[in-house]
Amino acid sequence: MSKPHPLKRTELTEASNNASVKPSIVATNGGGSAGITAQLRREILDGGYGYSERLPAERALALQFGASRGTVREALRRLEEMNLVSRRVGSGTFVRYRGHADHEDIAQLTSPLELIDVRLVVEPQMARLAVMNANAQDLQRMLEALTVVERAQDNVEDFSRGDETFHLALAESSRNPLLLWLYRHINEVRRHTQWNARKDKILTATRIAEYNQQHRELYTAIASRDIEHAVRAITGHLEKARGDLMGVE
Amino acid sequence: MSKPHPLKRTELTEASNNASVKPSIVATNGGGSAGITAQLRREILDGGYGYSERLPAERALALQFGASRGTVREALRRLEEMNLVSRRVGSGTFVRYRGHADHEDIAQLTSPLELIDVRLVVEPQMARLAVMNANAQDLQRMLEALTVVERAQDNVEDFSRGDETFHLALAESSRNPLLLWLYRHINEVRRHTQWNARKDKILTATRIAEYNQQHRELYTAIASRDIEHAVRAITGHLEKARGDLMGVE
DNA sequence: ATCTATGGTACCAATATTGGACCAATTATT
DNA sequence: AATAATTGGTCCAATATTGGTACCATAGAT
Repeated sequence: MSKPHPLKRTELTEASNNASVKPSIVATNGGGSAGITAQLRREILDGGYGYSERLPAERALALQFGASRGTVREALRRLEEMNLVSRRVGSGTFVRYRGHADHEDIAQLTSPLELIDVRLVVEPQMARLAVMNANAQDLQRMLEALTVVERAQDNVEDFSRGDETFHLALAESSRNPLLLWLYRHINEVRRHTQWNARKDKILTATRIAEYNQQHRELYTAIASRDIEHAVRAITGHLEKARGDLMGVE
Repeated sequence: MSKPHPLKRTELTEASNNASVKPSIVATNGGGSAGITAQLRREILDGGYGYSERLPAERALALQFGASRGTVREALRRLEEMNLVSRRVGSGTFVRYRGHADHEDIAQLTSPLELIDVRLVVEPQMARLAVMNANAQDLQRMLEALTVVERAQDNVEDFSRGDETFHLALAESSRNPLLLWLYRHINEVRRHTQWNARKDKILTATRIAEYNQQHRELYTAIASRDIEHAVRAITGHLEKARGDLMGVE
């Protein structure tokens, strides 16, 4: 086999092989389990291992550090106590420390309600700008997205994708690159947020029909360059979504 | 259960191993599907693969990493979950990660006026939430930033930095992680925008004094939990900035 | 002498990987 | 237009790896 198998065959000696792995740092310190804890802690905190990355297996670490598996386990137990790693039998040891918050992490920290609150601020402005700035091509794109989403009356996934496309088309129509850029980010978060778990409960056929009606109303308002109407439509749309979200537990 | 063997097609072994191909990158991490995920993720995020570029086929990746196809598929499944790639049957796996239409790029496309327009949408909401959610520590941070910026009456650079800190403190006080995250991004863009070129013309001593007065008014409103007042203050502040911006050519 | 940390070994149950085959969609070739 | 090659999607059973645990021996410190 071409793969550098860390271990050879069945567990004959629990730990015995020609380590092709070289320890990045070798026992420059106390060397006990405390020293191993310190080294691993340092590497994790310095970002050597990213969030949810897997550490080498205990048996591999034992080789790297020239210690027994028990000692390594003691070190890992401490790291687990510090909430830096979590361990799963059969799977491995994984980093549980978030260095910098980014796309996925922020989604973890954001509740669906907070997300809607932010959209409730951003999207009306998008609608306002779209009325003023949208060109024929923008309207065309919105219309296409609209027909797609209207065709997905009974499929939650299809509607979800279509809805996303429609709102993105709205963002593009604002012709404000920064606003579009922001909305793309918001959309990323939306994809990862816990809302997806409740999606099936919220998106009943009735609600989908109502949402689509509001979509069309919004499009009509923008196409006829009616600012007041457009803002009212998008605001109503999101407030209804907000209400539906709170009504379901 | 045994399967009927109708006939062998060209697909003899689906994965002709024996490859003896040394993986270009060896065991820098835990190995396994988790390790493959981490490596590919790094490569994509670091721009090793451009947007919509095609990754090697699963069977090829399996050879490269010295793993089975199933393992590679598991890694790709994770990347797909992170919205970093998308896969199409018969076609391949493609990068779906916008190479961070980076702050600098988006700043190039954004005029100072467009920037203010976006801030005019986001910041009043921040103020509103700050009135409701700010705790003692938040108010303390805002106050500190306020005193700093008030001390910089005659230095454009100092005022600029202080102003940034104050508005960031406001964003933190909103206690909405998504909103804070968004504002951090907006702030990054603001740093790179062309506004910096005109800064010296706009930020006269008189205007700095006026801005600081508005800053204090905003802080007072938030500290006394007056939503209407706070929103009026931040809105007036930004609209004045908008006017000043347009008045200078 | 007793306690503590470590090293070593063996086994377990949970999980992951493997290697194979076949499928359906897509692309390239003839 | 027909055919061949390539690609991701899926299923399966055998096997390998992984953290969890128990037990014992040795060395050093108290």
